[in-house]
Amino acid sequence: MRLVIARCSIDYAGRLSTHLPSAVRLLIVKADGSVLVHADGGGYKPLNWMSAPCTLVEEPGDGQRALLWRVANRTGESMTITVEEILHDSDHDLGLDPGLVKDGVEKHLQELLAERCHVLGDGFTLVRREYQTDIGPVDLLCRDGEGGYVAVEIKRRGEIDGVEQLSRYLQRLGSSLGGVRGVFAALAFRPQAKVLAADREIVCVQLDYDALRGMEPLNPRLF
Amino acid sequence: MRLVIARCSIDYAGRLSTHLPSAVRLLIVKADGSVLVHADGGGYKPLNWMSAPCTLVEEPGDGQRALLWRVANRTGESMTITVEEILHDSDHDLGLDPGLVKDGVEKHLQELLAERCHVLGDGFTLVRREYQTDIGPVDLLCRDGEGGYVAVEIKRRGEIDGVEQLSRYLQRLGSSLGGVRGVFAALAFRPQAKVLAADREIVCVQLDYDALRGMEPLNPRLF
DNA sequence: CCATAAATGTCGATT
DNA sequence: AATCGACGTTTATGG
Repeated sequence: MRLVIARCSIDYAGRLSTHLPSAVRLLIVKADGSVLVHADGGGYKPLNWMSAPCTLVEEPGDGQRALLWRVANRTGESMTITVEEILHDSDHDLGLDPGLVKDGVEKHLQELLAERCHVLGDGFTLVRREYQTDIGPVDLLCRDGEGGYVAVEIKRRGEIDGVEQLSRYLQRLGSSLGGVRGVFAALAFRPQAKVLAADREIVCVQLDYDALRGMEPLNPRLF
Repeated sequence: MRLVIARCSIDYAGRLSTHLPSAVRLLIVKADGSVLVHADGGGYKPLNWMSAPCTLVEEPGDGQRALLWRVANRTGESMTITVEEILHDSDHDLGLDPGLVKDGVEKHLQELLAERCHVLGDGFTLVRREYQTDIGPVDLLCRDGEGGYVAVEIKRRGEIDGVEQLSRYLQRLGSSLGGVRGVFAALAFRPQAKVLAADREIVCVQLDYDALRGMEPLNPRLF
């Protein structure tokens, strides 16, 4: 990894066109060839970047003209860094990163609810996780206390997209299973998602992550 | 901006929990207090980060114990960096960045089409750009050759979300304007978006950006 | 490779 | 603060 602090201006042309006027910035050249341009603030997103695979060609400055870094990829995107002054330049051997271990996302919620689907409604029992339809898998397919089918969509955050997604599943399943209710389960809901769900007769169930984890599974695997 | 190359392990707890085993990484501390952790590859997204506003407290190591960086924000998210070995540590004064100048996105398409809406259909004339409804603005409201209303949704990429969005507008407008057709305009379409649009009797119009720009406006402003 | 859905999404505008 | 839509979304995952 090469770290350069430089006064530079930058032009990007690709999915859109951007220009960065001259200023002092951090330029990162990673081992895989990718280039990041960071300012001294403004979140984790670089001002400009080019992801690997890409090529970096340095055109040396001749005293008069500034140094040019031409970064490009195969799809025709290009980033040109006009380097006017280099204030720092260092190289570092980092080695491979073992990578990030994540915990606690939507899949985990699905696992927990699959074995505790009674929290979604009285007498609910699980038919299948990831019930396949030709427009994608339904998170959970259950039966309610009266034996009717229920399609369950699970999200960390309940937003309008989730209601639309579940609506499509319900329309799709309704014809094959003969009437399916919808339950939208999430840790938190946007108000508009609740409104749309109510409009579509979809029940919203707010989940409590800690309570779910502390709860004994009621549909235990018997082996 | 402080740049540190260090062997470290990192734990984040907040919207989810993550752990990074010990490895050599780049730690960036920006002037606004934000902290980024980068590996030597893998796109522009840091392995871990904490955006401003946040606080960084360094607990000095006592020879035995490693140095601890505790980064936290007001919403209770925390990132703990266990610094085992510092290989590089430098500080740089970058100053304020003048910021990015962007050009050429969806808004530009909307501007072009507003004055060339005949490319969307025979005899189309513009009623209004950003026609307001209580669920959001319709990109373009037009009339077709027979005087019927047409709601136009414009995207760079035509995907299923755009069809859903336009569908909501059509349902909303249908009651007030008495029957509105839908046109979905984009530079490119996903196959499934086309299928869903056809299902909803929405016409998909594929745009040619270069051709649009080269075309004379047919609804010129008369001043 | 295309397609979909998730993301610590982020970011900006607007209410 | 909440919400909505765009993003050079990026990223992971499955066909």
